[in-house]
Amino acid sequence: MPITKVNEEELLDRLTDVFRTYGYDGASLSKISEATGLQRASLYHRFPGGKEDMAKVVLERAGQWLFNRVLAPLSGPGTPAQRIRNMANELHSFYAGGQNCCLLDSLSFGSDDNAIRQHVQQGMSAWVNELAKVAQEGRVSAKKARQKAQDAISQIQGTLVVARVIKDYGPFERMLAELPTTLLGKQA
Amino acid sequence: MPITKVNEEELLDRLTDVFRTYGYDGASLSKISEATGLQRASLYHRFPGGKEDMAKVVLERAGQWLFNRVLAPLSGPGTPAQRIRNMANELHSFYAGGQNCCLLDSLSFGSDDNAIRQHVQQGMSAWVNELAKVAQEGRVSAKKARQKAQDAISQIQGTLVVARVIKDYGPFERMLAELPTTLLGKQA
DNA sequence: TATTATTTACCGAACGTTCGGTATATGTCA
DNA sequence: TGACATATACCGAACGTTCGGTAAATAATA
Repeated sequence: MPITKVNEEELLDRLTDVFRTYGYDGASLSKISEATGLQRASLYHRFPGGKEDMAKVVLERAGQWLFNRVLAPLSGPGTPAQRIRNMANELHSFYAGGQNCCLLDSLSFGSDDNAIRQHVQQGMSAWVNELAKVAQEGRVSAKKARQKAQDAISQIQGTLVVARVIKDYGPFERMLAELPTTLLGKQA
Repeated sequence: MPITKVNEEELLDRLTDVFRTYGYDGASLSKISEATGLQRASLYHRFPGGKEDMAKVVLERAGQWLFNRVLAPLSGPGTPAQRIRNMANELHSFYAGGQNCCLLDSLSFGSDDNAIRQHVQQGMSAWVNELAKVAQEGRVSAKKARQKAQDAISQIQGTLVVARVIKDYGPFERMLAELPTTLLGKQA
């Protein structure tokens, strides 16, 4: 088998960067080609389904990343507050301190029949459900727990938008520090 | 003067819709033409600067809308909490209960040298400053007031992202109800 | 008539995608 | 081991379509 010009991991990293920065429509094959170092035709060899395929794989991978690194600690040992602080640390590196914007945001624009959008929706829904589990350890109703989970996701997304627009990463940092309170309530 | 096929206000309304939904890159001239009922050349008659011109005008108009309807009540009569509740009501209609996403989000993607992005940044910065003024009426330091303002904007943006992705408008509604607390602290 | 809104027709460039072909690795059988 | 078929990874060039944008002509107001 011939040697690959760029290995799978790095290829997906760069692909992710482009989709994150420019969104689905903004991520042209020219930009993708430049960012990955692969010609258009080579990209079609790796992703027979074309651009849509690329976005799906990128989204799937980010979801696994999130699940393994960010959500996994939530089911681990330690008090709920400790586990949430662990998640906050992972989130910090996941979003590069607020400098990386969220694929769930950038890929959620466009028409409703967009093939990518349902994947985005599933991703965020799964995330909410996972956070709601921990929130419920704070001995609140399922409904309240779900609300807290939604609030946490909202704050993550919101601080990332603010970071991207006005380039101030303070809100993102503060939001991570407040995550235990957000998800569990007053008691830390 | 020949009669206009579509008057300025309605033209800008539809234009705003397209940019909101698809972002700058996703808003192709074909989509814009279809949404407005005007041919490409007609659009260039109305906006000599082309697509970038359209986006600027749309952004400028949204900014004025925000300033006149949403931010103005903040300097009006009544207690700070009352004025913030007024703003929340205006925000509710401004974003159609969470169904309209924010131009500051959709137009903030793309490369850094994007001509639109600095307009977006100025818009959000002005918004933060305005909110910080009210927050400071809660007798807190300028720094704390600015943080509260940023938190409020973050929550607005975040709940709108969540609404767009998973089509749940609960977080947006709850966030509006909590705005007085968010901006002023415990005392309402 | 002068001005203005809109249209048709068109432009070069870029879009996502596909094709034909080359070079490098692996598998296999003599 | 050598020779050859197969599979993989890649590229240059082109596909038809759509992009953002323009020029010339028509229609309608003042």
